[in-house]
Amino acid sequence: MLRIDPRSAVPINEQIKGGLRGLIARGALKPGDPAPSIRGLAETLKVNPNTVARAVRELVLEGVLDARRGEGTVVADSAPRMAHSGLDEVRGRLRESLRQARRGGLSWSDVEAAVRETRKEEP
Amino acid sequence: MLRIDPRSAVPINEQIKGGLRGLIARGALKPGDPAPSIRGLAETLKVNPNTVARAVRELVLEGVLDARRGEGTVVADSAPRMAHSGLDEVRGRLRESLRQARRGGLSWSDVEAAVRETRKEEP
Amino acid sequence: MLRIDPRSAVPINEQIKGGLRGLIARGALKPGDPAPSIRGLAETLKVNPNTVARAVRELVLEGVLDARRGEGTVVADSAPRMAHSGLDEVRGRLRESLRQARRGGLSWSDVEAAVRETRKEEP
Amino acid sequence: MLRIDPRSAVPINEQIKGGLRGLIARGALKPGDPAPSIRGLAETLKVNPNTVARAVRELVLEGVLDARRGEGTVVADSAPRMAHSGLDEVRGRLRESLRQARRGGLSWSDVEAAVRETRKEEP
DNA sequence: GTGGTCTAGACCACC
DNA sequence: GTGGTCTAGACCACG
Repeated sequence: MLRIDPRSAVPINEQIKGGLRGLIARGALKPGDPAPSIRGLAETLKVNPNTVARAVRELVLEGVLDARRGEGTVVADSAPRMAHSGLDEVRGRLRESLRQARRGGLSWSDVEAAVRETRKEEP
Repeated sequence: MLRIDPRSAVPINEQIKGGLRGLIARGALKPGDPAPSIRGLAETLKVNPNTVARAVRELVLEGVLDARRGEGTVVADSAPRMAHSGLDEVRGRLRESLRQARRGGLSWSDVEAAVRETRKEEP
Repeated sequence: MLRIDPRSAVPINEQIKGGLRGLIARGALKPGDPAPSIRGLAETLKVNPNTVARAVRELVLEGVLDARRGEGTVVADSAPRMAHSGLDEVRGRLRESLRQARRGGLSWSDVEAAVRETRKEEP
Repeated sequence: MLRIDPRSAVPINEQIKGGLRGLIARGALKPGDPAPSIRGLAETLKVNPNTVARAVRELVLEGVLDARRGEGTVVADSAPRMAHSGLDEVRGRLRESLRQARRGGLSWSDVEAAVRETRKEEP
């Protein structure tokens, strides 16, 4: 499944992009599989269809999804590779956050404690 | 010292606030010490002075800094305590980022690897 | 300058992207130069700001432009290179159109005549 | 024969219409010849039969094809003339694309190079 | 039903 | 002033 946190500082459309990339990276969606429909996703996430459409469009531009008029959206053949390079982006953002946390005064053991705790609630 | 990443998604003024709080939490700045000058900081960080001024102003409102007549702005007596509660905010943001990274497709061992690597370059 | 044909089948936002890339490829805009502001462009082109924003955002994602909060948008250092690879896209689209024209019944000399005529009105 | 590019921005049904008009303009299909069967075309092009049916229906409305009782659909007597006027449309689209390519940053010699290359692979 | 584009207007944050 | 995001609703074209 795919969850979103509407109160996060991370823009909703990026959360959706990340979520879809995650599903592919984990193998829950494989090349050729139909991606969730824009309107459907919008409804389940309680989000404006435009917001989902934007996320999907950008994934199409990146080559992760393949959208065909009237047929729906499909995971692209090269998606795993693209999603993999997308992971670099995610990793980059994470390291950014780690640096910010350090600069904000957290010690490395604080950071590791946070990892452990977050891991407990979302294993 | 205090470093900023101008291309981060985190607003510059928040980076500055975080950085100053970090200096206090680590004891590099103690109560009564003069806060770094706005113009000086702006120059070394290559940032708009308004942005620094805003960060300082907000820290004063939070009680981390103290604007004393004649002395300029100094670190408040209660700053370490305040900075400590600021840490909760930093921690919260970090955990948010960890969750986003997970949703973006990173495994927990990916996360731990990222922690190790970031730790190596910024110990 | 930058012109748009609102009645073209080509989506407005793509026309804008193409136009900006063209300005860079031609050297009219160099790395570091400020790109036209979103609201300004929207006004001169008589187009909704959202549409321009979308074009700009996508060029930012491609690495052609560099947008900084509150400061405006600037041509990225790597823009000429990126714009160059963008040219491949333009070239690809053109060849697609040429093939379509052939399939639609035009002879190659028809095609060449069309090139000559278009060249005359827009040298 | 008749080829289609399913990933082109040009709608499939228009590609089919263009292709059929092209066959007529080139004389590969003459007045009175039976139009290709919808199901057969759909199968060879790997396209939804509805899409082919739509193309055919519109060509009938335009007078390029003729639905004769008992004979099925055949090329209309006036088809070559109609196909000829259809060429104007094709030509118009081509000139639009040329203009877009120019605005996208291609020089006229780039355009001519593209023509030469496309001509080589699809003479 | 599907995706795609555009407009309109609101709100936010940064400089 | 700048860019950025989101919502809402309309319209189009394709299958």
